[in-house]
Amino acid sequence: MRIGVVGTWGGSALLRSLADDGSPTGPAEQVPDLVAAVREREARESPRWVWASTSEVYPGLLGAGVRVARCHDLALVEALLLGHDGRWGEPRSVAAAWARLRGEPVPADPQHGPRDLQPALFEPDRTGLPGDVDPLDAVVAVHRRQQQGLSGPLALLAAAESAGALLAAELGHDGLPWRADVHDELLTGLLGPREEPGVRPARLRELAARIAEAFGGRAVNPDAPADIVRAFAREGVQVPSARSWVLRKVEHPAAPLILAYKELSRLHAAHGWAWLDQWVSGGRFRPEYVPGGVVSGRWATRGGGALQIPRVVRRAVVADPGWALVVADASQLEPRVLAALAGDHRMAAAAAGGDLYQALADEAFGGDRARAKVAMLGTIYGQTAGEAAQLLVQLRQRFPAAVRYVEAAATAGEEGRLVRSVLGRTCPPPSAAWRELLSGGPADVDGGGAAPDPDGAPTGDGRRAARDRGRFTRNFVVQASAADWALALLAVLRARLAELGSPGDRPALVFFQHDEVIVHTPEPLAAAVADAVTSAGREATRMVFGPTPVQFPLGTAVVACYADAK
DNA sequence: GGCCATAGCGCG
DNA sequence: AAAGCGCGCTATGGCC
Repeated sequence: MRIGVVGTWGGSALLRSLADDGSPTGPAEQVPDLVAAVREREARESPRWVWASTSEVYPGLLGAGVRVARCHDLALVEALLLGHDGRWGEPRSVAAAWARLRGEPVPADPQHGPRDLQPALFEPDRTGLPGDVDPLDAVVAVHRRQQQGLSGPLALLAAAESAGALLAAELGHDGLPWRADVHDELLTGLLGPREEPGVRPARLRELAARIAEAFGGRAVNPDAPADIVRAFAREGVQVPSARSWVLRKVEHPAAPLILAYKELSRLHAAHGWAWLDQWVSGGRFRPEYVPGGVVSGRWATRGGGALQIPRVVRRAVVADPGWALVVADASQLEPRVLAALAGDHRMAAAAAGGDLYQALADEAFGGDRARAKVAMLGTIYGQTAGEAAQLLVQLRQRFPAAVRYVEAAATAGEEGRLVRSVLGRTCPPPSAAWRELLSGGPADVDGGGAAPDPDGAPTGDGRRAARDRGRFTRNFVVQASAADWALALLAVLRARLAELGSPGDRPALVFFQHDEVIVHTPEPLAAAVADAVTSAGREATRMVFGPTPVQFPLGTAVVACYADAK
């Protein structure tokens, strides 16, 4: 059972019941209160809600205390279908999809600026549909068309992507438990007391002074990399840059001071008091997640940097009294994904146990786990230089199917072809500039690259561009399939958690970062949540990869504080 | 004062 | 031994 829905004027809405194939099973129905209607129909029949965009509709429902179990996000699914069709990047809104359906000019998607926080009253009509088109008719027509293109894995991906959109809105709404007082204490301990904006805290001032002293008393701005390089040059120390790994090898009294400064300065700038003020309120960190924001299907965030929370700061992520955090992460997800994707029996056997790298090492690297890991990651990332190149030979000997799988993806990329994840998320096609470069066209000449050699193989810049894209597509098949798996895990886990506890006292997902989730749960339910995570992982594996010997173990920890999870 | 590229580093 | 994937965010510094 599905219900198409559009909001209309002043909180009212139009609804229409739909069959799974998208055909209407009744007339359009006008309701005075969208929120009340969704609440009532959700409780009564828990339909799959078909709407233009979860990120536009769902936050309002959440704000009114209404949650739904399932939806079909037309914009996200349109993007999946366009990508699958080799039309990556074309406008994805319902208005655009409707225009394509009718052969009419396709409106560009509304630009989502980073600070797009206008009051709703003053927003222009977001739908972008011609004035004489009933928006519900457009929703119904676009959905029906999408259902025709969705079968098998792609249908699963569409459902998972939509579930992810629901969850993303819920995560943004609920927020991650965050103790501002703990964060503040941590900052004060490391940096000194908070200062006025624009004033360095005491510890940074002190380090800056000692750096200047180490350089013979000349003022050096440790926040300016060029300044650091010049200062070392004056001392007769040539450094190619001020990167930390470079400075770590420099034997000069200023080097360790600069490293200490950089670390603290970064904490202060990126996750200091200003961040705390802006992003944490009411004991929660509320970032804005962007499902499908990365080409591989990983999520991105808009503001708040939720996917880059430094380890030290995780001390501030603390469960409410009487509650616990269940922190779960998939270990060695990407190599396991490759083993399953490639159907490499020997690698799959290695991935059937707990420590994949150790098993690979025992199989092909004389038990040397570190070398096995370098070889594996080098293969997934397309590393050609250094130690990894040697190790690849051994890996290929023992696991030919797995190596062949990523090399085929690399070749496809170099030749300008498309590659897909296990569920069918498709990489973008190469740009026009890339094609020019590869065909030795004007871009090649302008770029100073060499022309193709007589037998047509690109050289110079073209060769480099081809290899760059090969590394991208090589990694894409693995990273995007890992994202498929993670999305399936989220969808299953979200549904299982909704069956635990009681409303208002229910475990809830509060964080998701590529291959890691956090559930905030009443303490007595922690064990049940950990079980739910484990079984959701197994279910995700079955849904995405079917029968496979590959295991995707989830390490789970029940903790009061995120920092204690590892 | 805003815009942009670059450098650098946080996360997976 | 500093390359080999995907991101977001901040500070600097040149430019208009």
